[in-house]
Amino acid sequence: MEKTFEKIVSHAKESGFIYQGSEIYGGLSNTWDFGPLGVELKNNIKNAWWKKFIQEDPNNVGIQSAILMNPNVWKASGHLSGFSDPLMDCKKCKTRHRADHLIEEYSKGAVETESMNNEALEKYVIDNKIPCPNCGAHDFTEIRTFNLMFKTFQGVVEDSTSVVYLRPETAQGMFVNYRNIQRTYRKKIPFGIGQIGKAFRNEITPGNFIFRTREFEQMELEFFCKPGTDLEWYEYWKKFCMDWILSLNNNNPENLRFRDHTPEELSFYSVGTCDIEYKFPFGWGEIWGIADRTDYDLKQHMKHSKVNMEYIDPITNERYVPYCVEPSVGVERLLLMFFTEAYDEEILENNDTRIVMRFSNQLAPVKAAVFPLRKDLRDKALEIHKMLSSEFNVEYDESGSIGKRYRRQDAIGTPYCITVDPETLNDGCVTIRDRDSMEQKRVKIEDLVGIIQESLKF
RNA sequence: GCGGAUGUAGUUCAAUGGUAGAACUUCAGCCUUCCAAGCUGACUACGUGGGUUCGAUUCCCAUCAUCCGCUCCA
Repeated sequence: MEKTFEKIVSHAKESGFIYQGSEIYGGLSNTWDFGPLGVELKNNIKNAWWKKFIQEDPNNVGIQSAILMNPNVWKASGHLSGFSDPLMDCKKCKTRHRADHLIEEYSKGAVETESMNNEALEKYVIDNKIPCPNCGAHDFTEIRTFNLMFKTFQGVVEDSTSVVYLRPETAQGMFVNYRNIQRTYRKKIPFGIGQIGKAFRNEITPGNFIFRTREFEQMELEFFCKPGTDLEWYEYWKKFCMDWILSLNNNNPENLRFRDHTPEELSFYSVGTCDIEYKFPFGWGEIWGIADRTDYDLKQHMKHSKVNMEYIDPITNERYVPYCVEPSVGVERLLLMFFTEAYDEEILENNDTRIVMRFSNQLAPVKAAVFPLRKDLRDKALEIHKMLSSEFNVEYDESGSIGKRYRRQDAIGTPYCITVDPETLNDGCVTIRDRDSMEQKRVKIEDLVGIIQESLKF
């Protein structure tokens, strides 16, 4: 079976996982809506993360910070100054270049571009007839700046004093609350703060379905530790994240790898960054970034807010600004990975193909489906459905042949199908069929909840 | 943002400058009842906006969206 990206995307679109955003108006570029199954899957992923990284970890606590933050946060973090690129297009060969990079390369670093505004950059490029590195022409468009942050206005008057930005990452919410949590929640180093939430980036090139979108959801943990212990924790979280993925990925390590950032791509403040990558049909893609961010973020906020972020060790009375290790993952990417990984096609004996989504039971959007073998068994089946639905997300289906109903559930990854037959009325037993083994067992109705519950344990 | 390709039911694919067809899916009915059976019927489409034309889904322009490549990704 060839697992193409095209097949995976159309299956997601056709079976109620993901729809194109604003579809009836012709869509809006690169926006996607999650349908009934998509939102279940997404919630299952988020809940699994929260349970593992927050609930079960004695060091970590959760927060939910506002998407809109004081713009000074973004000055301190470097997003405002460092993230509007002055871009010029070569009119001749249509390639795009950063004006500051052009000048730095041309002058071999002799010209300091940081203090130059766009006009100055543009003037320098024109005056010096800097050639296009690609085709050698010097015929550039004027500079256009691309700010990666979404800008909006707080209040009804559109003046510059009320400009606010949609956060481009959730991390800053943790940094600005570091002191609050440390103080009010009596946390001792090492400890972590995690949150799940939306972030927004004006990516120049979004694409690959939900892999890169301008609006996305992050699950980030900022783990604060004593300087010097950071590399240990860095390794710890790398392994922790990978193990977590494997536990939900049917423990299949194939298609997963660590990739350390090279010194060139490493952020200037980071002493180590590693991506967990997944081999999508379109190539290896970053799923999870684990970074040792040193004390950069807290120090920046200390500098800009004038609030002291130092930690005083209660035993040794040492004072230090903690180092921070950050495992940061995008929910949509994870979802796409689990979806891709789960996709399977099976040729049956009669040469029919069935699409089977082999989600782990924890992630499966629907845990079980209840079928009456005949329509006159509807009442009993609905009764069982009602009983199960107070515990799990379950479906009821009475349309079409029984085989067809099995296949429908296979296609959305439901682990269990439960069939009510005439005997059920006499013996109180139903047939439960397993998605993967396709084995059928006869069990008592009152055991159903326990069977499903058991299968959801890690 | 640039270059290229594409745009017809939910999906896959037809046809046409003059009332848009099919298969699968979905839904209803009959029959059947533990792995996509059969029969009957129903719903559903020319991405959007202009222009040319007596008449445009078809030709032209713009726009939107998707895919591929480039540029970018703290």
